[in-house]
Amino acid sequence: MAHARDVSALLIQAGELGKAAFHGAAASLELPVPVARALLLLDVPAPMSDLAERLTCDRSYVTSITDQLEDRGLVQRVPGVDRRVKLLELTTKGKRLRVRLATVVARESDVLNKLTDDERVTLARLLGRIVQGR
Amino acid sequence: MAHARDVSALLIQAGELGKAAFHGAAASLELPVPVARALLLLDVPAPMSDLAERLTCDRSYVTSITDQLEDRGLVQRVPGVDRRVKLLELTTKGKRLRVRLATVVARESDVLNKLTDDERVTLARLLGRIVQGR
DNA sequence: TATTGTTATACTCTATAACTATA
DNA sequence: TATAGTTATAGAGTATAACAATA
Repeated sequence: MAHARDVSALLIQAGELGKAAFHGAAASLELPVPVARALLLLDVPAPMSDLAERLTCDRSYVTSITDQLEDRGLVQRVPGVDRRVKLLELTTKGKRLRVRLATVVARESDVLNKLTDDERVTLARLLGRIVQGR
Repeated sequence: MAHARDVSALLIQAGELGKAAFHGAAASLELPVPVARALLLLDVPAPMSDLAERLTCDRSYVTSITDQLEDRGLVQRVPGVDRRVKLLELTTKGKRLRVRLATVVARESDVLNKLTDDERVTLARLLGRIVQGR
């Protein structure tokens, strides 16, 4: 039997380890963790509120993260059709760095390299179930 | 195929969601998240350095968390056989609150309630693999 | 009136470095 | 000399509230 409290603690701890490994990768590119996370999520231009949801954080914090991305010349604020909305769109430099980051994360992720390919697929499926649907 | 970078991002995001749910449970008992996490871990008396490892944090931060636990009368510092070591031992009040917290976490964890029992077992096994072995 | 993003501000989380007391 | 815990301090991460622009 897997008590919810144990799984919950495990989830938090594994998340922490994952973040620590991610921190190493991001730091090697001189990126703070939240900035790096946003960069990875910006596969495709997205409204800032969208990012807030996917980062599980407040909209005001997305403003701060976006400022940092912009300061580094990695992203542009583009007005949406609804003029209240701003789309975040990676610059060429941003796209390039995003690819490099993804590479480094993959290589550096000793956390995940403890699992076999099959296990990683299973884990991804279960985490996906948790993450999506709000 | 499950790219390590995707699983990594998922792991962080799921950890964040898990922490958010945990935050709700802990807040209902007026406990900050790190304090609540420590409380759950103190099933059995443990050296502070041990806790640091399991919380993936610095020893100095454990001092701070312990102070907060002590202020609430939830824990006692007990000298170990090696006199440098201090064991953290829950008080009666601490043990009682620990049980209540575990209950609330289990009930409130809509994050994990999205999974079936079987899936939770599988998830626990995979996360356990990630977490242990350093 | 409700929603998106911004600003100012403050709080929480966490690490670093230097210290102490034991070993 | 090395290790466990403490102290002081600073920095990163993050939320809250009030606001502007647009819907």
